[in-house]
Amino acid sequence: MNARPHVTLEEVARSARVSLATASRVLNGTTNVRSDLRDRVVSAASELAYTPNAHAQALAGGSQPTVGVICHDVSDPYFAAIARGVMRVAGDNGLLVMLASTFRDPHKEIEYVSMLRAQRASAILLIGSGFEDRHWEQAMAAELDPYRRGGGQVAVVSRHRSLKVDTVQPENREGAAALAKALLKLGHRRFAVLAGPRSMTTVNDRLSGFSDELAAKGVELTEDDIVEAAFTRDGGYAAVQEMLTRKTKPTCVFAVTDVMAIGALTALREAGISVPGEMSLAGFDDVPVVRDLTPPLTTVALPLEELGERAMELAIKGARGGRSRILRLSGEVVLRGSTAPPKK
Amino acid sequence: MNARPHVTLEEVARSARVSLATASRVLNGTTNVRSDLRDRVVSAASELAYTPNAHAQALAGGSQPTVGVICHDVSDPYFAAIARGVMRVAGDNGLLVMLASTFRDPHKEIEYVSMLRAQRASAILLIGSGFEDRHWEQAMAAELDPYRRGGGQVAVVSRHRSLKVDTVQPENREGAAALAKALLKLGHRRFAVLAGPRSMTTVNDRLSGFSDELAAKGVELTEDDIVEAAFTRDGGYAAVQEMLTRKTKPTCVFAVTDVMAIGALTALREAGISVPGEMSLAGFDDVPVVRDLTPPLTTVALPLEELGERAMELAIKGARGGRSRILRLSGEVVLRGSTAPPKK
DNA sequence: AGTGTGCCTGAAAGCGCTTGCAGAATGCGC
DNA sequence: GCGCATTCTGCAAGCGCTTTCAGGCACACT
Repeated sequence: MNARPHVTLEEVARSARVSLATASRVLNGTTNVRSDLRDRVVSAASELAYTPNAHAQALAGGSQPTVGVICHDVSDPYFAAIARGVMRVAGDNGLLVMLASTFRDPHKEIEYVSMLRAQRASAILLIGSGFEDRHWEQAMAAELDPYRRGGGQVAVVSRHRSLKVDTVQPENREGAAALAKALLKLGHRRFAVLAGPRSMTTVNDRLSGFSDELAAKGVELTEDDIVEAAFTRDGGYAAVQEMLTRKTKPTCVFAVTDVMAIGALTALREAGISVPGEMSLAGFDDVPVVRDLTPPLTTVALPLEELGERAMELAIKGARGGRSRILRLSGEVVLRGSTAPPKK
Repeated sequence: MNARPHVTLEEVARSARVSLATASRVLNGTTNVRSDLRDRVVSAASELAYTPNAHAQALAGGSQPTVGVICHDVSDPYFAAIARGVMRVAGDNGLLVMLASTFRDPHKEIEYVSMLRAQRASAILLIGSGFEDRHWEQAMAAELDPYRRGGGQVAVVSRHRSLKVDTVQPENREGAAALAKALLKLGHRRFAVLAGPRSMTTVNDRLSGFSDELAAKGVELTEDDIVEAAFTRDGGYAAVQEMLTRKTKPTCVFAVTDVMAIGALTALREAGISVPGEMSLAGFDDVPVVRDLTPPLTTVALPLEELGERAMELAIKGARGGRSRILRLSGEVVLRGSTAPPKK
């Protein structure tokens, strides 16, 4: 049981009394091999518990069955749901997924791309809002461009601006607008928005989609009505507290993310404000758990797993003509118990 | 921009007019190199956007900076939380994580280990209950043994029986017992348990810890009080529906998993049974979201992220003496709003 | 001046595998 | 029974990198 090096193809070949080449061919099923030789090789391999060295295979020309996925935080239900879709498609195609969590550190994101590049991953998926930072964009492009030039596939979910690569894009703006419309229809006229950092494209799109629709109906959303906070459950929680200190008195709160809405709901409950009695609350994404909240959350349902699946598929299929493809997936407003007409 | 092969070290060396060896040494900082040569190499590398081929490096003897993690489903908040801990430690140590989701398919689990073995991952982490199946155990051992013999590290979270490897084990039995004690103290005497498949060690431990403690206090738990269902949110939901058709009339329900408890809570609400007014409900794990439910869920809090961190640390540090190490982490009962004394 | 002593640098040997190419073995037709 | 078309099989050339080993050079010492 002492640590000894791995079993190599050569040992298998020797033990089966055939050449390296033949052993390789048997194990890869490339060419026909006389059946008795084939049997000898197969049984030798299983006896020695042989596993090919994927590195050697990759080096020798075989293509690499791994793809890289970079997201902000696996434990965020939004990414978790997308990752689930990614995993399924990857699994179905016999691909191994290298998943990296950046914990929202732009620097790390680039570093991971570099590592994935070194691994010669056949594709890289970037999931979640990018950073709107000139410097960062350049550094990212400096990694991605050579990667793609070398034949690597890149696909992104939910970040449009920076990179011209295959993209799966949820219709944030339209979804938010539809939500605004539904909320107006319920009778609300005074809103507050719990937003994440404005520099994130996702936040921006949802926010402007929402406020533009409001404006179109003659309802103004001022800076005072917008509370900026971290893009997390705790951010939503804090945002409500902040909102309550302001003079604005909304009848309806829109959290740009379900995860933030979850924190918001708890903060409201703790503040003794009943939902939807005294205040309506809506989110965005339709993360699985929000239907189990009390009250269940009104939100814009995004096909999260599908986002992941489609992105993976884009990456696997590879780009044809050169133009990058953009796949837009629309969300759907789902009215649940957390919204109701405002109190008179 | 046509697809051309990757830039190699040789090109860098040529462009810097030094030998391959020197270029390699500069880029790895192994030996001192005259500073003018070093500069030439560095700038050549960056100009060509050179990235070392990790496969070649691995083949040539450098060790591989990747670890493999296998879990049932990334989108389950339980795994997501653990994965978060894993990711953090991995990131801090410059490791790339290959994450695989088996979707609870035993066959796939073994297949993934095999792929990870081929990748020469320096460590493999198995997260979540194993399968109690003689056949499966053998097949798994057949993969793992050669892997470890070849110097691979293996660590598991939360599965004791099958494999004698480094283990991080939450104290399921003790936690469940402590929960039982707390629930008894509230005055409950008639319980129901929503369990997952009995073949999972986790289910077994929690169930028996709970019922043994009950028995010790003279409260019997019969088979009729135990509802078996899938280990998911929907399983919990279905289990409550099933429970309500039975003649037993518990005052308190214990779901062996928070995720199941979430489904259970919704099912109870839809059945018009108030929690904790008419029925108390408790879970296990303390997944982040349960504190945001209404009412917040009473549960046994496990240090989920820490489970992941510790497992990763075990794997990184590697086994010394040969004996496998077992790290036990205890849970703590957290009483929240979902439990109350039973109605008289 | 002769010889050590260090420090760099480059040539070359692999790491384990795939695959083009040529040679061996087999089968067929005449 | 001979020649040739067909298969198989084995040799050997890499894939891109690390690392050992020896050679080169400058400098200091006797």
